[in-house]
Amino acid sequence: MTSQRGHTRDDIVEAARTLFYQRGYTRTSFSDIVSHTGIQRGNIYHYFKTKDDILDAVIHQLANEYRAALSAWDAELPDPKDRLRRFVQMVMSNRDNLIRYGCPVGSLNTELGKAAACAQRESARQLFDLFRDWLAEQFSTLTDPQQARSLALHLLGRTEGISLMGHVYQDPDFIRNEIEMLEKWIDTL
Amino acid sequence: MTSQRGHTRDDIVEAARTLFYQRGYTRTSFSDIVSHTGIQRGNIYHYFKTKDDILDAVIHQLANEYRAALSAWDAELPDPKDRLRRFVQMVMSNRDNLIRYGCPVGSLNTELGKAAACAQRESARQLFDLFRDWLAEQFSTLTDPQQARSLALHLLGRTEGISLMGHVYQDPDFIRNEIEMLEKWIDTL
DNA sequence: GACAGGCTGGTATGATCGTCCTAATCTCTG
DNA sequence: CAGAGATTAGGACGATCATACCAGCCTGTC
Repeated sequence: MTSQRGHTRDDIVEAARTLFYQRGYTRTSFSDIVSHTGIQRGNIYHYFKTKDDILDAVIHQLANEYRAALSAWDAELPDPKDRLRRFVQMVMSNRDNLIRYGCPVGSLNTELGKAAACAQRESARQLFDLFRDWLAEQFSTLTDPQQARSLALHLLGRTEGISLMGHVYQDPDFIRNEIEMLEKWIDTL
Repeated sequence: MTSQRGHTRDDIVEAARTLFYQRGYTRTSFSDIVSHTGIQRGNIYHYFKTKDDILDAVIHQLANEYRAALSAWDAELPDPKDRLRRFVQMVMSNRDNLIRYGCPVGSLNTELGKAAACAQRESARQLFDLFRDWLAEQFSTLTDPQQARSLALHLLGRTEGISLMGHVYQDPDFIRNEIEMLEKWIDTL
């Protein structure tokens, strides 16, 4: 029943990631993680001293995945425009989850933005940095490099707005529409 | 020290509204409301049976304020374009709060979107409905009425994305920039 | 001026929170 | 196979949560 050796820690992070995404960090309790993994409290506590530590691990896992995805796109697509298209296409293919739970990065930052503590906020923001910097790189080869950062933030804001409204109104057509607009915009660059 | 008669209920709602906005609904406890109003627990409980009831009252107060603002704009500005400009200008004038705490409606919907319960989610969404319908009305006189709703959602998404990114990066210049873009877009309608 | 009903204050309650401790078990090394 | 160190299980802890109850206090009415 229980996991094989060496997998426990990953199982905790994996379950926590899902729960934090679907219920939010604050609303997720230790007991939730226990009941969703079958791993006992004390065992979880052996791997993570605090709940915040679990959040850190989740954020790092997200960062690693996103970094890997961006590198894969870099290797796969030489044209910066294609890379931008791939980025907005990610929203489309993630549509179902976005509608149900919103954007993982956006909602996490929104929640942590309400907390007093600083450490977690900053690492959550770094998830955005990942995309912002990568997008800025693509834009810098397409237009005035001085504007690349602004354009990256613009596109990030657009996709976050799309995710939020798509989530609130549970509207896949809206997402499709908006993504098409973004694709047309990318074509004109 | 304590409030004059008849004001107690309003004081509770006012404090809860601020706390829910700044800390989030889940992170705000009864004790927080007690210590920020000087009103005792039992007294609060006399006016509201549950914490959810307080949230309802807060949402209703927000809705009333927004409704009043939109009516005022209707009375003040005959030109639909001016009304749209006023809408995006609201983001600009609210800049400081948006940077600190994000959009009240957006962050509330994000938080409640993670909750299982349905009643609160829907009333929070109705705050968006208020703006969406009002915006759609303006757009319907400017362009194809069939597209009015889509345009309204588009503009809402834009402003929400701006609020989110402005909040995450605490960047007033980004907000100014993006709002200018929206104003130019409105000019072209 | 007394009675009633809403208003206010303080405290009690059971549940749940994150955290911690320890004993049992597993696994690898010598 | 013996012993050590990592892993697991399970329960206990105090704090805090939302909720509930109750005893006084106003305030307006007859």
